[in-house]
Amino acid sequence: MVSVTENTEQKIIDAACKVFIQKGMDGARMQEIADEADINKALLHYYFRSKSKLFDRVFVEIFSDIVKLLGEEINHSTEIIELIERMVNNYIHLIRERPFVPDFVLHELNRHPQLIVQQIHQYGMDFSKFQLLIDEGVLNNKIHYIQPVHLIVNVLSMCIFPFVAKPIIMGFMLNGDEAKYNQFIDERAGHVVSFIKSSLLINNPE
Amino acid sequence: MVSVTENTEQKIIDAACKVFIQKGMDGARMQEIADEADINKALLHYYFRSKSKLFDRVFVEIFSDIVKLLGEEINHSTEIIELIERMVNNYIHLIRERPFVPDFVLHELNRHPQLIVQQIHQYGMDFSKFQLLIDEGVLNNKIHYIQPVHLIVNVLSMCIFPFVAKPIIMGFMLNGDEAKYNQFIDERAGHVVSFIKSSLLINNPE
DNA sequence: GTCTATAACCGGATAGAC
DNA sequence: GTCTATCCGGTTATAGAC
Repeated sequence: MVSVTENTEQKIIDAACKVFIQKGMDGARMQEIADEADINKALLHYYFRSKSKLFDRVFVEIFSDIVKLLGEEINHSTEIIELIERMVNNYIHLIRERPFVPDFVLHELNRHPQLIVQQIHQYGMDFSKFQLLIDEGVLNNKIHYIQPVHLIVNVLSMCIFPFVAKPIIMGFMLNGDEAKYNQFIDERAGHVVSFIKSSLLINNPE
Repeated sequence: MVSVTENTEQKIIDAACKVFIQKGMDGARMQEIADEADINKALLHYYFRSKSKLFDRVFVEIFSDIVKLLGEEINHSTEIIELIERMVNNYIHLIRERPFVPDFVLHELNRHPQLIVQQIHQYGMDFSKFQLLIDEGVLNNKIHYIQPVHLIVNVLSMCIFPFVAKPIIMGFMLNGDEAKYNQFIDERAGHVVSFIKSSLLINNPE
């Protein structure tokens, strides 16, 4: 998603990513994408037949980036707490660089459920590893049992929601102070990890 | 938001709520709102000068409903765990009836930050109560200390995110099985409460 | 207040020259 | 491949009768 001297197709995709993420499918304008890519509007239709097709292409690009990351975390971890720490740190770090992506993805997925179909089959997502690591932790008397789906949702919730709800958090809880919000985000990964560990670990050391 | 025989203005607002929540500001069509309200399109402009003004009115209506609830929970609670239980149960119950509201509110707030300004001053939101109840719990040796803002965000995250991320949860973790998703939501309030208690309480009883 | 008809505009898509 | 010019459908908004 970051290149300098690139062919036209890539320039269009980069521009479209930017505009679609900021404005959403309905709010985005082909003219704005063309301007952003520094080309003519007609050229968009030459490369991608329609706005809808361009959107689909872009969405896959963006979504697969996120999903891939989650998959890697799962594969590279051998212990449930380690997996959680990796997920939390990497997700918060990733989103921080692209703060509007979560709202974009969630919003468009809700309004175009068909978008997810292809993705599911493309990235099979093996959550049995989660079950495995949880069972192992329980067996070794390290953690309380927790259903995998609830654990995953807890982790994703606490990492992603703070970005999607930035206006609410900043506006209602932090007196509209952006510096305070940034500090809150700075602390977030550490807090989430220790919050989850405190809940899961049997001999709560912290 | 629920009435039967009502005046035209209210009929329009109800219809607009429904359409805006489903389609968002950009995706909504004045024609569809008129159809939904069973009136003529021109009448929309007679009551509210423009789509934008109608949207603003509707957004305030929807958002204030949610904020009010949070405010009531805070005032009616005398103990931090009680407050959390009330918040979790009420929020999940509330959203269940209106599953598209969270995505709508978050999405529009992110794209129109000015929307929040009026709301902030309208509902001053007193979070000092949170600080108070946490301090009290810590003093009585009941809970570990936690920053109010992180606690509130944790609670809201784990309640709201499961609805916003329904397509992801269902598609990737529950084999696209809606029955499983409903069961997951059924369990959710209980799980979240016990997950938070397990993290906060000093003598972990469960 | 409520309607029909229409103006005014915008934005996606295409034609056709280069 | 890239451009300019243009078409055409859809959408907001208004005019004006009742």
